[in-house]
Amino acid sequence: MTPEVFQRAVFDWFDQHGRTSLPWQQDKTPYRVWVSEIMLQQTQVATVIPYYQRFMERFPALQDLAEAEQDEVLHFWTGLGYYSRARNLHKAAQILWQQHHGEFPATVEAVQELPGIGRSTAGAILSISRGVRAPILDGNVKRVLTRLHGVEGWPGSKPVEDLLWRLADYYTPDRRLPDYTQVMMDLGATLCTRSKPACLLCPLKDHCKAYGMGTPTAFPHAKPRKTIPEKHTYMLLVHDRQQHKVLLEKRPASGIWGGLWSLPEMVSTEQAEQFCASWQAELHQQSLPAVKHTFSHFHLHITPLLAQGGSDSKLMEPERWLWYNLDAPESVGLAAPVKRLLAQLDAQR
DNA sequence: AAGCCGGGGCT
DNA sequence: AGCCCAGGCTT
Repeated sequence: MTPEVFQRAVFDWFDQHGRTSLPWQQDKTPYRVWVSEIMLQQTQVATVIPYYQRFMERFPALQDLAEAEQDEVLHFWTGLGYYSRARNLHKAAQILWQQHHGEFPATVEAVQELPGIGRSTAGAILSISRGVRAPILDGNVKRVLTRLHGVEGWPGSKPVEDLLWRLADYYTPDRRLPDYTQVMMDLGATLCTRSKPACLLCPLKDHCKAYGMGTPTAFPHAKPRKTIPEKHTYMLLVHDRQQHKVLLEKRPASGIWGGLWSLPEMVSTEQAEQFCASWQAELHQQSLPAVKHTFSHFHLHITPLLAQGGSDSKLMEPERWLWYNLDAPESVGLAAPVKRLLAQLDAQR
């Protein structure tokens, strides 16, 4: 997709649907845009708005902020989180006031020298308030670009981030910079959202790789987990009195092991006791060795619990419960660790 | 490259 | 109950 086609598509969309009423979009001075960009770091628009209004009422101009006590600046930040943002904002205001005659530097490199301002925030400030041609790469833009190009890998890693910066720069126009920066954030915030993106309304859908693949939410790829989480569960092995059959429960159609047959899962031994009581079965002291099963995203530790009894004739929903005959097994789908547990049980009975 | 900062919204 | 959000700084 050429930059010209890209820009025409997003500008046309911006002219009809872009946001223009946010508080920091009125009177877009470098100071007002700067404060908004800092507050919006890792913080959603709806959360920021009341903080921004109170802050700007108290510190309407750079000088007011530069001359304030840090305590008072932090007071107006209370509840927003990431308080180093407020300390850096205050410090940078003093630097600008004392060393730059109260003016923002003209280049991204120079603005980036200020504490709390990285490349993306510097680009946003200068492009929105002064029309400087500078790309941004925040969470919104990362989402739009990774989907548009089907970018593999985690955007936090160096090589992927470098690629995204190149793409961001490639598409950046040299006119209408304030609108352009705004529309990139608007697309990510209102259409190209993390979940349930409104692809049918997107001006880029005809060129979007992720949309073409039918899996827009597969991008951006999630951060790879070094240590995947550990989860625990109990699985009940309820024998009938003749020890021929074991009670199985069908999994919900969606989710882990969707539609497969599994052993009844219990979150606690207390729940297992209650369950056995309702099936007129008795929990055994003896058990089987624990089983560890690894998924792509977590380890599952399964503690088997043995029980005997159970009312074979009990009225039950046949689509949910099954007395699985170990001597004449039905042809049904079994979750892998369930199959292992059944084999262990079969071997020891 | 990975950890840290933080409160709130979403699933 | 995690995961993510208009990121940047430190180690």
